[in-house]
Amino acid sequence: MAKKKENSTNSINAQYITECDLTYAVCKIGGRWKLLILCKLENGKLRFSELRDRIAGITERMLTLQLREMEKEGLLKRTVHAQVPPRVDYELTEIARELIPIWRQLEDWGKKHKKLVKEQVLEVDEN
Amino acid sequence: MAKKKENSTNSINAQYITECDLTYAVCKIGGRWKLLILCKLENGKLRFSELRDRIAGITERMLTLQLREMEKEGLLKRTVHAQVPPRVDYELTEIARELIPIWRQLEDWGKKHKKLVKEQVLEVDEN
DNA sequence: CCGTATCCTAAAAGATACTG
DNA sequence: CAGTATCTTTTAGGATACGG
Repeated sequence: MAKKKENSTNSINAQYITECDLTYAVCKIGGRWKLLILCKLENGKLRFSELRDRIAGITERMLTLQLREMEKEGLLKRTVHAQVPPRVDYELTEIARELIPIWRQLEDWGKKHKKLVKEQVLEVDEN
Repeated sequence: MAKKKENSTNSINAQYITECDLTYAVCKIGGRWKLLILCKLENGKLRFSELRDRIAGITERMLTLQLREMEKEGLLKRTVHAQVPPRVDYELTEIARELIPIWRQLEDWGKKHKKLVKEQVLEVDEN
């Protein structure tokens, strides 16, 4: 399966750094897609195709990868309904729901920062 | 200088996605080092070498890159004191200080999740 | 002391084709 | 419908050497 170099400094640092609870947390929800997926599930279960359709730009591969990872880490519960055609849905776990107020605040902060950048013409370029 | 592909889907997605205030915010503080740097500055100014020495594993290159980026985005204020040897210190801006309660909560959440993983033996492996 | 420059590796993300 | 498998591209991160 997926090969992983365990001895690169990169890898070592990645592990080492999660001794800090803060960076540990950031790792759980970091990356381009995770929070985007989680917040779509804020109001209840969604199935694979619903998630895919609501998250613009995501490929099925990336969606699968992120879902699997978050399931493994206890953030998502995956339910397979034995029927044809198959139906699988995803929902937030308890510990994931505890993130909701946090990501709401982050969202507010993001909005505020964006506004600030626009108004004060902070030199943030587009990349 | 640093070449960037502007037309890769990767790049386009990265931009597109920041229309969401939440992912926008995550981008500002994401990555391995940013929050780690910010939280070191929670209690006041620090100079370059102090930051370097307090953040285990970081290279000068990475520290510089992250500092420059966060300065550009209005999260850090950089002050150069005209003296020999040179002295440069970094401090949080107002908007960055507004993140403090958020990262504190994230830190708590991280601690809790870590504990849960340990107790319930959630299948989170070591990478 | 506070960085830059150059080169390199590893990981993240994407394209495309295919399947139970 | 809900994914896998395979391969390629792009970016993040690191090693090392050097400079004002």
